[in-house]
Amino acid sequence: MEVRTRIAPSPTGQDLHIGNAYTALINYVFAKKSGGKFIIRIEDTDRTRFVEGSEERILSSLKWLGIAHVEGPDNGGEYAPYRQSERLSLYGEHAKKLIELSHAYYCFCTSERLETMRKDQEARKLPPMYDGLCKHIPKEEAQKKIDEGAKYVIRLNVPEEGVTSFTDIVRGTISFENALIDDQVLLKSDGFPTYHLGVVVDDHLMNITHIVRGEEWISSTPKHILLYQFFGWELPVFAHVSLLRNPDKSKLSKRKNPVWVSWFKEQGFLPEALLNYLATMAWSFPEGKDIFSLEEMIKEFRLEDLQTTAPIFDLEKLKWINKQYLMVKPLNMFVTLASGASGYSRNVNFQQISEGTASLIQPRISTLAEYDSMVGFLFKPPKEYEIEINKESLNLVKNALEKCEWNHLEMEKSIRAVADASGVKSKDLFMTLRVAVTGKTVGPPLLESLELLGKEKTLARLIVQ
RNA sequence: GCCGCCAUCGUCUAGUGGCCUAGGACGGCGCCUUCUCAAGGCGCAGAUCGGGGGUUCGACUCCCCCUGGCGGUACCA
Repeated sequence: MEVRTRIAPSPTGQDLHIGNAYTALINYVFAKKSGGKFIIRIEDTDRTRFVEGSEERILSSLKWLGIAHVEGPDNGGEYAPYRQSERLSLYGEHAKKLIELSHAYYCFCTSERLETMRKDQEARKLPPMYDGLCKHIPKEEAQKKIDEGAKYVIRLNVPEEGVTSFTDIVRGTISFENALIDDQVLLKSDGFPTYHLGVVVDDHLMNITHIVRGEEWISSTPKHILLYQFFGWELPVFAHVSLLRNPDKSKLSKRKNPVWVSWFKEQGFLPEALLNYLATMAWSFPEGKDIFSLEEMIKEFRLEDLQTTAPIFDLEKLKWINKQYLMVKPLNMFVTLASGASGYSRNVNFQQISEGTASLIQPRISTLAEYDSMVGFLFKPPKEYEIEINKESLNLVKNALEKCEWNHLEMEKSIRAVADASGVKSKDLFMTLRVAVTGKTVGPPLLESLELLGKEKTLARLIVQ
């Protein structure tokens, strides 16, 4: 049977969440590894949290990452449509079918009643669950109420006894007591399905064979298992991946960390570096290799080897990985990337980038966005100086440079000669020159930079008040 | 509270009963190189494998309990 995996993002955020990118990567790699298909389905059933334009941005971030889907809302496929809001009638039909089978029931409880019920349960230290008030309303009576225009939802009729369990491919068997599983709402009063009905119906109809998703879903999986059983459908394989965390160990959130893929793009991270880093969060390459490509990962990947502990997202290591990728880029490609052609940082001014400047800073930056602060002095004189400039040294350097042929080897010779003659340390002379020209104490190789800056501009900066 | 998942250096991890007085990577520190900063090379510190019981000739590895962290507990996904 052909392997089919999917991610099902909700268009409720400003962009693709890094956590979604992470599960997308695993789903994609596993599908590729198995010669199967990776698809995207948009779960837009919550109208209250819907964000305009979110779907487009999610899709374009996925594309930027290089995670390609063969079926989805933008490119269609044989199981179209791939947007839940366009599949509404399907969920209604399936919910009705469950009612006929008495595996679901109509519920007319108001949200006010549910709220006071929960408060009461909480006060009595009972697990907050639907109390089943509407469970025993005869079908005819319920139908009559509906015909009279009563608002209703459809709830899952969970067996009161027994145990529901499933085998997670990375965690083994997980069991839940039915008595503790809530009679979950399946169809909301607005006619939209909840996540639980939506995923199960669509995953089955779309022939999804492996459900690889975040561990936040473990506790609702028994509801899904029940649904599969009630419909008489074959169970897919489940694999719950660990959640990415903030440094304080809580679930990765936008309040505490950058989470949007677009942020990483703007910061100058390379998609292959981001993917490489994300991969190491979930899985480790044989022999402990740190840097590996998507293709290499696909070759070696096994679902069973997925990590079970939830990792902390560490920007430092991501930066290091990014640097590894940046350093081995051919110079011309590096220039193209750095000049913002691929839409990197918007607040960076990358004019006049040449292979000369690029070669000076390539091993010195870990993200493309650092380019500007590194070579900005080539385009504009410093406004302030990090340390005070020694006038005497400055004059010595100036004199040396004025009558010097403009290439870094000659310049170095003259400066060292002046140092010897005057007794001032050459190190100090170089530092004085650096600060006068760049304003900073750190930067790319000085003399090579000045060669690029030009004699005239350099000398003009050596006149300091 | 209840249910569930998880538990090796600060961080990411290797490790599937003896190869482990626990290996690698990031970060940190030091040295070499050097016009600064990087890069590169070499080295150092850093985990009594959360705690306690078992099982075993032998546990980081298997079982139980505890503790801790996280997740879920919605007409959100």
